[in-house]
Amino acid sequence: MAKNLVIVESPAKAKTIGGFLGSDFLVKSCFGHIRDLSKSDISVDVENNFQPKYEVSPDKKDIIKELTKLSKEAETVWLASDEDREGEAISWHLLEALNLNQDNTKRIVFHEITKPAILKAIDSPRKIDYNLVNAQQARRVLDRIVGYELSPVLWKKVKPSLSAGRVQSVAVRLLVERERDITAFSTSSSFRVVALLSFQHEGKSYTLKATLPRKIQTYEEAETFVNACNNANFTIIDVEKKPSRRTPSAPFTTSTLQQEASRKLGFSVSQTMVVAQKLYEAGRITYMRTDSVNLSDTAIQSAKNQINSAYGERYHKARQFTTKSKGAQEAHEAIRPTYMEQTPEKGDTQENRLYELIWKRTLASQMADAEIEKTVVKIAISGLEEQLEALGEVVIFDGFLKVYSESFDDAPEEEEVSNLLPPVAKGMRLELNELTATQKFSSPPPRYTEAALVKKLEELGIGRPSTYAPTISTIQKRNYVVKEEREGTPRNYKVITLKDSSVSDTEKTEITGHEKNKLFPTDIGTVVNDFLVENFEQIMDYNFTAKVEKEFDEIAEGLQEWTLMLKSFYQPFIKTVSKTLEESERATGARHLGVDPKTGKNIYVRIGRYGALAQIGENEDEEKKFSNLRQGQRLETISLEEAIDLFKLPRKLEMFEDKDINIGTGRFGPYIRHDSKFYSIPKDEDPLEITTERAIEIILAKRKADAEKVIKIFNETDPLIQVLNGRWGPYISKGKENFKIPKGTDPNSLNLTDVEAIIADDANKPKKMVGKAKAATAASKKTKSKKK
DNA sequence: CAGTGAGCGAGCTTCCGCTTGACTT
Repeated sequence: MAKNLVIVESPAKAKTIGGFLGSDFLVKSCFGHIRDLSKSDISVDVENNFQPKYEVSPDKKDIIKELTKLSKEAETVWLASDEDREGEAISWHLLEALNLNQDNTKRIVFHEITKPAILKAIDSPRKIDYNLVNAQQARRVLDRIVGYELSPVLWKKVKPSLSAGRVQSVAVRLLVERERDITAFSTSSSFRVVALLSFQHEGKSYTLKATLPRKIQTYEEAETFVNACNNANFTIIDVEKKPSRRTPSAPFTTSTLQQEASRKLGFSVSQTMVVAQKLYEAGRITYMRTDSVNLSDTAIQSAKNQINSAYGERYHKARQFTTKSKGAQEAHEAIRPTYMEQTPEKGDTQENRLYELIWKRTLASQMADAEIEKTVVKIAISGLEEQLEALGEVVIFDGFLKVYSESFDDAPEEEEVSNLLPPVAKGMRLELNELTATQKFSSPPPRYTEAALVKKLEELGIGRPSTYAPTISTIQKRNYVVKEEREGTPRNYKVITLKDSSVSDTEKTEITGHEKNKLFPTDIGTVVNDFLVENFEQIMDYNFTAKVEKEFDEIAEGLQEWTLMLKSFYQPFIKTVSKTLEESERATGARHLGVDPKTGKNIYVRIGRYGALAQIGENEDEEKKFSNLRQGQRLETISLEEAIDLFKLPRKLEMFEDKDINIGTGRFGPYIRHDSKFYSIPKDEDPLEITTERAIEIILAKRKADAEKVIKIFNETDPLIQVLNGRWGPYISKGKENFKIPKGTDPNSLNLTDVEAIIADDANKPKKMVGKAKAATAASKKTKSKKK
């Protein structure tokens, strides 16, 4: 039986610390918070000083039972939860829930998991800091009040099951407002001049790319400029060299790791956290939910050794970074490899790729600045005042760039700086190969990726490292936001080219506005946001969290009483809630688009029971017509013409084989229905334009494909086994399951034994969790919690 | 691979922040 029981939050941490302390210490984990407000109702007695009603969380019952038993047997209990507001509260909840004795309970803290840090902590225990605990209670209760008062308002005024909260609602607001900025953006264009110039040097020929620093506003002006360059002389009049330096970024926090993993590896924020968790559990990296850029002394030392032996001392520079982010609590270290000596492993797994990113970033943070020489070459054009410029950048000493270079969201579209300039000198005459003036359009502000939204939230001090990924999932789960790819649209641009002393003019096409893995607000997200902004401006203010955080800090310092803080928030807030419930209209996002030319009635769009709809006629009218909006159409941007088009379907064509042909649009897009069978209309065809002849063609083509679908049927089996021709070639179908045919096998030659062998072989392969299986797990969990 | 869109009223939904597994047939 151990004399000492140490309780930490994470089991992986418990294992490590257990190794540092002797056999007199038993180290266990409590798995984070162990008590919380009950989920079933608000569980805060607002009449009685905001007394919270805590209960042991259902999934923590067993661990509390075990910890209670162990604590009874121990001489001393050491509460070693994290050194921040939430951690302090966890210690206090443990004290209460385990019924610990104040006399033999000690509170210790450390923010790095090293043996000296732990031993030092054991040497200097303290008492629980009740001011800090109260700051956490204020945080918890305020979030509960906001969430559990606002959400029911939405159920009544917008739609059941919606949610609102201090963090999620502001996250959605950012997306809604960005979307409006994009819609309102009016693009302008200008012309960018690029010249390719060549010269001879010691018998070799070189090419230099130069640009006009100014952008030319109009087409006419650009044409004049290009013409003026025709037959002009180009001379280098200045070569200026400027030294510059680049400094490595700080080691990773949760937020910067999510951003870089998104940019460099294409991970979603939750994917990053799952992979990082695995690395952490395997002991390969430090804790992955942190807002600190701090590195322990041992980490700095081992990075130094690594750099010196691999690259030489010139590449090393010890650095300690300081956190700039708002509201950081710094209970942990930065995210870094546990052992810098463990160099990245070969193999293209997600874990190896993320580990390599962390390893390189950490190492680079302890490396020397990169020294860069920038060169600006100025080129005069005879007969013109303006000069061309060629920019070059040469890395004189690579320093940290040897291992790591950070990516940025707003990186320039085209590389305007060539790495290495050819050997140029003042006075050189250059030959013009080609000069172009290309029309460039200004771009609207970018849509957020998941990681960019995390970055923004962190800047505003909203949310915590442990909640960034869940918040992003929540707003998608509520369907306030969708992450998707959207196709761009073609756009023409002009190019004026000067070549071989002649000027020509061409029009080219580019695709603009193509988006991939970007967050888009939905109609319901927009309606909810507008409703909340109108009625609860205080909560929706981007500075709300920062303001209450300041008060939480005052509570933590003992300068303010937590229940008084809550009272001054609650009284006006609850008045606004009841006022909104009594006075505000249902929010439907209704817009009046105009008048239907056919009927003369008004056309509206709004949110209905099943999503966005268009409506002809008033709500009170007996005869009104409805239609769903199509995929990609939004309440806010749909035009009258588009809405009118919606009512042109379904339409009836002529009869074929004595049956009607109907054109409609369903969940999967436009379709042809004939004899109660469905035929989808190809993407590039307009369902309003489809003729009877074309419809019959599509029907016959589908029949033919279906007829050729079956290659073989084995009638003697149950369920039926077939070899079929599918969209991606031949495959085997057994009941509802499908199986691949191994490459190089002729599907016509397969007999029943072959096919059964393929099916049996597939069963031996490790099964991946796919969409349906996951959904099933989630559903069963839900049923379980409902029963309770 | 549709068409629903209103209202009655049962019972339900909901927050943020800590931490990881998961009753198996």
